[in-house]
Amino acid sequence: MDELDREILEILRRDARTPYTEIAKEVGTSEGTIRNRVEGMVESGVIERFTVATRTGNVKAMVEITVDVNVHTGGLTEQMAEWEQVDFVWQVSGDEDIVLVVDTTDTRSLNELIARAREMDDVVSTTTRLILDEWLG
Amino acid sequence: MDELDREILEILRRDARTPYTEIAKEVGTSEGTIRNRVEGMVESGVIERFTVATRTGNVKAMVEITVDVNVHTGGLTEQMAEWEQVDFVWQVSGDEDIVLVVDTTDTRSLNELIARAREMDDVVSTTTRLILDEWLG
DNA sequence: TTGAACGCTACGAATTTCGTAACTCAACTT
DNA sequence: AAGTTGAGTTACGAAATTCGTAGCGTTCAA
Repeated sequence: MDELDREILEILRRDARTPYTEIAKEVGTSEGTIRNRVEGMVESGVIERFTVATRTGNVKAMVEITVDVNVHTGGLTEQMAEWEQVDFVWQVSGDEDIVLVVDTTDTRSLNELIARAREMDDVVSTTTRLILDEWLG
Repeated sequence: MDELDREILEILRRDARTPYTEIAKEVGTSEGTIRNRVEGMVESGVIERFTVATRTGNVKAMVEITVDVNVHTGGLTEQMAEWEQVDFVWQVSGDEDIVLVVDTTDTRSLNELIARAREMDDVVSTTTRLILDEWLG
């Protein structure tokens, strides 16, 4: 993870379909080098995934979850990451312990997801905040 | 946005580099159709961006921001989206008004960002939560 | 029935990615 | 000092993907 890697990441973050040849031109090296670097970052886990950011007109929300003290959240979080509508699962500091970022087709489906979370044994409470609008950095 | 579009999005969300030809095979249509659909979704804004999810060892955090009542947040949010370390800016319901999702190289740089937010006229208070761990859906 | 609009398919051309071999340079060994 | 190793970079032809575009089929309205 040197400066070149960071430059490449910055370009990919804005547009992950930028061809290696064009990235190479932009940062002043060759296609092969970019390819090696990107493959290396995928290999090492620095790049977790190539993905799309969407604005489907769906209902997006943050669901903040509090769990029992002394519960190991590892199992919970991995389970929640499997749920259909979940984009991110974050373990966070602060009053709540887990934040889900979800993208659902409608409020009914959001409600079902919340219900599912509340049914889990170690979940003490949930707070939901609708994401009313979104900008990308 | 029909069922086919949703299937395509689901595949792209898992791996945005899946070739059109392969998506076509998976959903049972042709490369051209996939291309048309994807281009259409980019055009219409359903797909906002092709991007990479990273795990750089950086400090990630949610910065929750409260602004003065009756302030139109539009200008604020767009300005914040321009800041280097900001991945998302969300306008949300609930106690706070704006949530920034940020990815910084270290806590010092996170602190600078928070300071910058607090200096803005309409910002009343900020609460920061570190993202300790992250899973992708 | 006709014609227009729309989405899907087909196919050759352009572009990108991929596999691989050679090269460079710094660090380490003898 | 000369030789060796290894990571990173460059170069180039082959394979795969994307792109431009023309044609086909279906639906809907006149």
